[in-house]
Amino acid sequence: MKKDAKKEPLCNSIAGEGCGLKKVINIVGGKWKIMILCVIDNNETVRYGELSRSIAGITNTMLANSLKELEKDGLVERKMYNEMPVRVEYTLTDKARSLIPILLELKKWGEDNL
Amino acid sequence: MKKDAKKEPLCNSIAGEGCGLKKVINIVGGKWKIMILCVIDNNETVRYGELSRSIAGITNTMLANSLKELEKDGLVERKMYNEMPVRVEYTLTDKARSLIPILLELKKWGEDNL
DNA sequence: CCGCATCCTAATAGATACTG
DNA sequence: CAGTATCTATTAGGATGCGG
Repeated sequence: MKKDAKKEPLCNSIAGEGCGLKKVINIVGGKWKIMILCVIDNNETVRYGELSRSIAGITNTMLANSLKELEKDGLVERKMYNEMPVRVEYTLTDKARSLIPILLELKKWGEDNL
Repeated sequence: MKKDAKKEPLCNSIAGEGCGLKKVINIVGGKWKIMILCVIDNNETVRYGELSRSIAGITNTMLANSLKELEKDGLVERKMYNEMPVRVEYTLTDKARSLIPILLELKKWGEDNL
């Protein structure tokens, strides 16, 4: 008989660095990341200006920075077309799409419990 | 025939306030919350001093503040015993326990994708 | 149109010392 | 033992203007 089912801990590492959970929270944390992912997810592919107009209150600084981080973290793909004037389009990566369902669970939990 | 399955959006509100997902991320965000929840979850019930010793680098300021917030948000329960010296024990609430499985999914995603 | 550079403010986190 | 109080440092976020 087992006395206690061995539980998976939330964090593996002693100080939290290197913990997969903390990593995820860090990359989607920030003030605008979720909103940005949301708008791209709703539209499949979105231009920079459309993002800017869709997200109330965001500044160019924050939008550009957040997009760059999301791209670096592999959640967002950036495609630039050298037309005149230039056109830049953002889409979610497969990686990001695989994350969405989990975030939706989290969202539901929040709605039910907060 | 339906052209497009209606998708649940990540955020409902236009500026993100009131969005269940952002609320969750806010209450477990911060620098230490996950670690604290982890230690309590691993031990069922934990004293303040044990938390302090278990979490490398945390200060009293941050530990006390974080615990107070987690308690306010209904994730952690605080029980104080008026012995001498005093003993204070922290446990997870049912609410918090229902959140853990989702956080573990997120953790697994992070380990697989980051 | 799509950003970047700079400067500035606000929010978070940490150090240290002290108390019921 | 289990915290507070105060002060400082660090980081995140915002405003504004310029550039390819």
